[in-house]
Amino acid sequence: MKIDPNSNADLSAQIAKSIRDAIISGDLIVDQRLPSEAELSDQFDVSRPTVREALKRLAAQSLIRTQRGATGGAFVNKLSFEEAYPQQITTSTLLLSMNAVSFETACEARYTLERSCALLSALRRTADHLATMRAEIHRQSQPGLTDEAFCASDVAFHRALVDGAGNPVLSYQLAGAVEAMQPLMNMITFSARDRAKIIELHTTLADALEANNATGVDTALAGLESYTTNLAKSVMEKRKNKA
Amino acid sequence: MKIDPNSNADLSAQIAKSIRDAIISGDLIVDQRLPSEAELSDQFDVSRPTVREALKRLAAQSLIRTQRGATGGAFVNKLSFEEAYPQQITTSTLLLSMNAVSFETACEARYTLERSCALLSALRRTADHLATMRAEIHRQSQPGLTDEAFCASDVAFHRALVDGAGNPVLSYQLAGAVEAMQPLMNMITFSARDRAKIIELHTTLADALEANNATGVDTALAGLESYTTNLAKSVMEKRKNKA
DNA sequence: AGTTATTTAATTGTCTGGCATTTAAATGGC
DNA sequence: GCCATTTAAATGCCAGACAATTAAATAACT
Repeated sequence: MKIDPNSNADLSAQIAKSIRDAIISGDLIVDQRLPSEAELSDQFDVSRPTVREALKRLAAQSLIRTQRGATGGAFVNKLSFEEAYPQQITTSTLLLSMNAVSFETACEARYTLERSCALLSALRRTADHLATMRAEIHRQSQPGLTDEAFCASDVAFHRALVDGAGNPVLSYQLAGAVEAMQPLMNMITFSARDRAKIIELHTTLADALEANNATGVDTALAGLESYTTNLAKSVMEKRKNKA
Repeated sequence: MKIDPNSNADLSAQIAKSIRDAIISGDLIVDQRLPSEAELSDQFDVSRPTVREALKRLAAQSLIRTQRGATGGAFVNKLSFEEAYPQQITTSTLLLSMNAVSFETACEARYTLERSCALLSALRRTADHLATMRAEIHRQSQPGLTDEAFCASDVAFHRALVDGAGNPVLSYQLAGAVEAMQPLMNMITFSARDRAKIIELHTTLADALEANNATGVDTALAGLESYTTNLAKSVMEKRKNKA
């Protein structure tokens, strides 16, 4: 654990990198306690505040957790999928907005990835996944639902579909693509007719999944993609004409 | 920008969250300068070191960048795909290793996602993408190549395939799935026969891509998946018997 | 002896105040 | 008008201190 005096990066960044590398390489293992802040400042020959800044950097990435008190300290954190989800979603969301990714591009990515789960999900989905999807369809058909709530339910529906593939890695990767689209989806106002069409496609999709019909799932998803894309396109068009 | 005194989270975490929320909500826009550390400590009523810890947290997520000097300060950073790549890969890698995800599960996720790009890539790949893939195939067939270099070339090959889809969102999501597998792949020793088989499949794949033959690409990828999975399985088996 | 209350020590969380370094802009000299 | 110098604002870093938390050691009491 050494640092390069010729680097022009912050000391705290260098120290964070050093510790991060040790974690990635397996030099530091899960739940292992790091030296105390005082010991670290000795080892790296920097002040305690600088060490603390480095530790906060790692904490921001969920690589460590800290505990106060006598037996406290910083511990290598077991990065769980649950913990990684929100970060993945935040990053994806910001990537879309800051890089002005078009609705079409984001939508294409989302459905392309999602359709890839169709085969596995049709094969492995449990009754539980199906039940969640049916429940969300029911919620979506309730009158008086706000557009935001409708979108949130849509996300939950699609997440159940993806989770049906029974592959946590797949679920994790998809979370970013699906949930990051929510801000974009929220820009659309869904008319009653739009909702009915979407619910119809969702029902077709759930039926196909129940029948273990992968092709049917794929077709329904393709339908959803084109319907959503066209909807967004017409919304943008209207907005343009108004302005 | 207020903080909750009843929260049991660190002050620096609360402040970081407050600023992060402002960025996500669009309250702070790209390249906008944050108040100076002194001003922030006044606003949040905390000391400068605490503010600094908060800023380091945000820097660790590439949400801000800092600049020294007279007109310096912390600026909202435009999160680019290039910047987000390494973080995505690091997180994915740690998720796989820390959660003891099996080779099969990771492999399935990777090829499932990758196959989803086949259609788009067969449609849109440029000559450039093809050239990269051919070049990597050539590298892979060179004798004396280490297993690590072989794997690295493999990653580059597949990245060109994914990039061929011409969708940056897709490329970003795939990076995590493909590159995070490298440590797992590096556990395999590739015999000359293995390499020949993989190169053969890569060639088939490149040919199909050149002919805009999506089905061919998909078939080749399926072949790669089953071959890789079986290879890993036999390696694990041998290792088991030895021990 | 066993249980409870108290003390102690270790550790993180936070603050104060200061100095060093960097950088752009203001100033001054030519 | 141009170049060198100074100045001011900002981050980077440090030293030392105190508060808060927590588990373990100790003491007190039954």
